Amino acid sequence: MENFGKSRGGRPRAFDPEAALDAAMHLFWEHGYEATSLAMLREAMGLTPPQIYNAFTDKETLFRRALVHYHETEVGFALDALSAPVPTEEAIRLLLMGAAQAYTRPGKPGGCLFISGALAASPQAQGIADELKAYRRASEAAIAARLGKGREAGELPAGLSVERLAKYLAGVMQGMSIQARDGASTEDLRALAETALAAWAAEMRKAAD
Amino acid sequence: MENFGKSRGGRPRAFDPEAALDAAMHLFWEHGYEATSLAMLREAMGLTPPQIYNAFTDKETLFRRALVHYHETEVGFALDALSAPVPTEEAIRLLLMGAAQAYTRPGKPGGCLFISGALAASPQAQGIADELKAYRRASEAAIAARLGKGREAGELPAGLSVERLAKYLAGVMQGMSIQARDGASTEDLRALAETALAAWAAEMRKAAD
DNA sequence: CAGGTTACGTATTGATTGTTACGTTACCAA
DNA sequence: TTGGTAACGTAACAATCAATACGTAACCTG
Repeated sequence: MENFGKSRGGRPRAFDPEAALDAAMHLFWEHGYEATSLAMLREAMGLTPPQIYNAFTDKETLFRRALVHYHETEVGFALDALSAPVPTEEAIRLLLMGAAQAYTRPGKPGGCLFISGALAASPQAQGIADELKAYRRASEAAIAARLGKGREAGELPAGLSVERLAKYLAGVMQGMSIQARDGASTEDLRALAETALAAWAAEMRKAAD
Repeated sequence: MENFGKSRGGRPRAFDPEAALDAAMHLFWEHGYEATSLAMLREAMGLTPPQIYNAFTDKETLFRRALVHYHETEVGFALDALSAPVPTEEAIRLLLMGAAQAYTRPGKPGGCLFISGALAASPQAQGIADELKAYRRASEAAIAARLGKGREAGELPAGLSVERLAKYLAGVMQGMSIQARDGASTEDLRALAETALAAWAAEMRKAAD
């Protein structure tokens, strides 16, 4: 579409699209989709409007591209945790502790782009809000899938509702994201995660009945 | 300031400011501060721009007024729960279960205005974002205060960190707010709250050492 | 009934929003 | 060297944003 690979003739691009996208992502992460104006993007990316539009079509496409970029560069901790060859409870611990760190990285906006990007939106931007909601639901589904694997392996009680537990864990991570936005430190989030994990044993016991 | 009480001369207001404020609050709740345009407010409130500006100064003041209105009309469940003459654990249960219901009221936007209003904002609206952050922190402080009361009453272990536990509970409620936005039902949120409360006994045991 | 005061309706303001013509420049293939 | 192609820089676009003049209408006090 935008011909990011080898060009087939024509004047070469005078900037690095990957670096520009990275700058845009960080700006969207900090201010959200709608509150990030093209003037701000222009300055942060170091580009003129036609450069942005030529490379990324429009603001909405740029944002969607930024979401993919975010997923590829900032959410690795979650994929790693959920696919780690460790017991289920340990995987979940890795997930929450990874979030505690990822949501409070120095030099990066606090929290998660999938949440900060847009919780509420104008009617015109509801497509964006829906896409972010889809990302959040996918995260929850990934947790549920990992829990389901553990249950099938006999590691978790057969009577356990993985959807219910996944909703709790996803909710905790979303709360951590807001806490990070509000100034919570890495240690604060780790403590929060630790408390959240204290529910684990009790839930296992309950489901075993 | 806007002379909401008895007027001292002059043409009387042709609309009910309380009803107009209520309509504005619901719109802000749904779309957030910045994404709610004056055109939308105008239609929802049934007013002309000068009517709005004469009664509420400007958009920012209107929003701040909406926050107070929200606090007065929609957050009663939290104040009730935290001041109920019941044991601490029961008060927290009332709080979370009240949130489960309040965040999923039919005919109302999902979640909490203090979160939907603005998590991320443009540089111009950061004052609003800061005010919302202050509301969220006040909620957490109110939880911490209730926990502190329980600890002083000898109901909770003396070694318990109420700030830490309050941060967990506030985080859970914030997560519930996002889950509500993403379509979770009242029952979903009740289940989430129930799981969150499962951490209670474990935390008490830990703090008792 | 006159004077003071406040809200009304209509129409419009300047600024900012995202987006795009248009003419030029720089590369590749032939 | 020529033709094709695509990104360049400059400048401006229509639409929407929040906010306001301005003249009129409606109430209370004296």
